[in-house]
Amino acid sequence: MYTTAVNRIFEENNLRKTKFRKALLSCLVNSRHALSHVDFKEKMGKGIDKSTLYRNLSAFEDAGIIHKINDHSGVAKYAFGKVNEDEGRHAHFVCEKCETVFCVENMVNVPVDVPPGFKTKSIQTIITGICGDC
Amino acid sequence: MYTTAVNRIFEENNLRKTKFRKALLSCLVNSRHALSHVDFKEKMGKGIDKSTLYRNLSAFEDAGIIHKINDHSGVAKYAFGKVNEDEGRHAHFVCEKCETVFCVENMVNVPVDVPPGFKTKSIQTIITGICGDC
DNA sequence: TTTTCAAATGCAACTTAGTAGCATTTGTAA
DNA sequence: TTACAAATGCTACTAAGTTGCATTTGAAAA
Repeated sequence: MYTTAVNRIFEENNLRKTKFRKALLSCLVNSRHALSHVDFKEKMGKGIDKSTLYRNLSAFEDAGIIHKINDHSGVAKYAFGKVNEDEGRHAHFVCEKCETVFCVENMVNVPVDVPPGFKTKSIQTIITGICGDC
Repeated sequence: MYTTAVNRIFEENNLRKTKFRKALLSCLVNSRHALSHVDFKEKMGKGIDKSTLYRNLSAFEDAGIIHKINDHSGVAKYAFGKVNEDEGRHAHFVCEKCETVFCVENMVNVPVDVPPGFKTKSIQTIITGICGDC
């Protein structure tokens, strides 16, 4: 994806274009799988500030640009795209071996029979298995 | 559930019956929703040792007595029952307001169309919404 | 172009979930 | 009742994520 596309995302969401944000969003846009803070350090340089990182990840998430995934590892991972947009049609695949998290589209989720009085707003699915690289 | 039932679970899984384990498993068995380490402190007493807590939760999980749930909060929660047993038929409902996690049975999950080369082993679903108490 | 100022960065210090090592205690099988 | 592995409960640690604040920077207005 080109710089212009990343810039347009910032404009559409009223986010100031900073060096850090451009680098961060580029990482997310260009990654096949979800990224943890360790992954961001590898891609953006060890020296990046973690406060700035987490603050921007939260900002992107609030804006609906990215979404957060909490798998069994306990470490949060982030991926490009708003998960609620395609509610129930988006799943996350966690590889048992390499622990990589991939987004899986075209998930078919049958409406869930929640207990009486409960109101469903969104559905997230985590699939565990072995990925194509392992 | 009676003490005898809890004891039988330990026997079936070759786990030694200790005071701590009985208290811990009783908590899990008697709870309508999934418990975090903070919840265990509230139920078992502030003074409980967290090493022992986590070690036993892992042991129970390994034995398939309980399962771990990682929701958006980032704090692990635990619930009675083996999740893989009823693979795809078990979901977790996270309340947006009170953040309580409930297990939802009878979930119907349609097999997912994962990318070629990927092998699905288990499916976990997290439903977000408003619970019956809120 | 320069000024202005809120917003973003980067640093240090902190909080909290979860882990590891090790001496002491306890469950259970002999 | 003894013996010993396994479990407990300390302390100390690691690592994820947050907060406060002084400094810097983006962009809108002059």
